[in-house]
Amino acid sequence: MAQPTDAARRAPLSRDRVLRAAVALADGTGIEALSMRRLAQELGVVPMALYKHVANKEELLDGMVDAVVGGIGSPDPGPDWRAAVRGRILAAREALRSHPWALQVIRSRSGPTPALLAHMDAVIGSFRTGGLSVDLTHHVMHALGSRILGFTQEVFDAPPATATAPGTGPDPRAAEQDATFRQLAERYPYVAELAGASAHDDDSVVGQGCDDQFEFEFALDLLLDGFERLRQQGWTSSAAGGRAD
Amino acid sequence: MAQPTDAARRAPLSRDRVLRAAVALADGTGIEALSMRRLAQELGVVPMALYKHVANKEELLDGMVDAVVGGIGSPDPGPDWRAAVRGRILAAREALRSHPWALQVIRSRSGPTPALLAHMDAVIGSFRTGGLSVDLTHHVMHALGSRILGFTQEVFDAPPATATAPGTGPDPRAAEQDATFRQLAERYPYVAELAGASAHDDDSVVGQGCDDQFEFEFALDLLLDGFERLRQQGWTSSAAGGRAD
DNA sequence: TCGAAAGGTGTACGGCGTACACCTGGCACT
DNA sequence: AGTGCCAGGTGTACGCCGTACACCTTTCGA
Repeated sequence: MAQPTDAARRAPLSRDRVLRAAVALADGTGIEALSMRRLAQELGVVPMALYKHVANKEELLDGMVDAVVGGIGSPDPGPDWRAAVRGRILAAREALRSHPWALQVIRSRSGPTPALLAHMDAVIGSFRTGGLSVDLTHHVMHALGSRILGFTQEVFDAPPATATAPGTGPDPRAAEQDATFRQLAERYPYVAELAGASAHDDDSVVGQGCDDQFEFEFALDLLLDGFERLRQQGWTSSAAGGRAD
Repeated sequence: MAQPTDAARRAPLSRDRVLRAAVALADGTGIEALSMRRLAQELGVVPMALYKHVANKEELLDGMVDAVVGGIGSPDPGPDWRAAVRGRILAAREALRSHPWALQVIRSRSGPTPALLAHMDAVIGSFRTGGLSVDLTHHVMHALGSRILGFTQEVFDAPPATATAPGTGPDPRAAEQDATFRQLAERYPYVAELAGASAHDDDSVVGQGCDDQFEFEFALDLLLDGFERLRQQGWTSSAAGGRAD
């Protein structure tokens, strides 16, 4: 009853603790069972207490994604771009495998979170330093598509969740957008390079400049070409690993 | 007020009308704004009336997906498997483009709907009659992955929504499952062929027999190989269409 | 004529996200 | 030492959701 030992009054909560508890809850009971009320209960707290640490459920989900994606870690680049990309993507896969809800959440959210952007930037960087042109890298990213995590397609379609208050006209925001873009370009240079290249004839910040249909067919043909090559070689899965010839 | 002209008492509702209204509503206001209440209101009806035509919201969503996917239509097979698959997949893409919510719904539901199975069966059929082995076709389907619509990965993970009541042991259901499987095999022979091949050492009905990691790396390497080939060729998008060589 | 469906209605319940007013304990500053 | 601020936890309440259940009406075949 004395004040000190009474400290069983539970650790004082924090954005980080909330996020970790949310991840654990989603891991344990599935993402659809994750409600603010349930999460609060898990933390021994009244639901509204959570809102002192996350703005709303959407932000909670974003935070959870970032917590998972942030733990991907980067295997050292090395000279071989192919190995670097391969390693990074498989690392991402590994990070997401233990949190099956993450992919679904990423897809359902509109924009990429910072950790997601960082991951993309690293992959794009591997392609660029490996000698692929900006042009080719752009299409290659589209071709990888959800393979890189499950979000590439959408990433270029929506700006990364800048707090654009509605109501005012679209015009006076241009300068502000430009500033945030420059900031973003500093942090994620390769992302910016690609975004800039595909936005040449478009005034929006991260252009709609890419032709969805083209990207889709680019990737589709790449795969179909690969399939045909395998067929010609009489490929079998038991002989896989070493490409014949 | 007489009985005949009083027929403004609205068309008598039907599963089909409900489904069509739901699709229209989702198209117009987005899938997240589609609620049973809102849909009922749109139809000039009390919410519970819908439940006379669909079992619940999940079945409504399935029905909507089937309505969209069912309208894909099959361009004639032709001798060239590559063109056939390409045409079919692009047709699917076209069908889904005007219903952006469909992909998301398909991914969020657990099992494939009949129309989905039919589409898959057609694509698999093109590969098989084109000369790809069952083995290769299997991996190729995984490689196409979400490219074929957005669902291939999950399709083999869960049985297609058979009403498996919980509570009883897993044993006495075997015969019943076998029957439904045979029925399914008749309707979707190519799907069955693949399912059978990848389930050789597994007693579940549609086996967990495939190695996710292998499938993932198969597709990834296929793409990376393609990227490298393009890099070597100095590929540019402006010269695309005719593969340089 | 009648009884049984089939189909639309009304009410109600439990759960959700969250707005808003409130309390409270510890800390900075006088 | 006193005081006022404020970060952080609380309680209540609102409007939405899906849907169980009992009810009423219309229609139609026997």
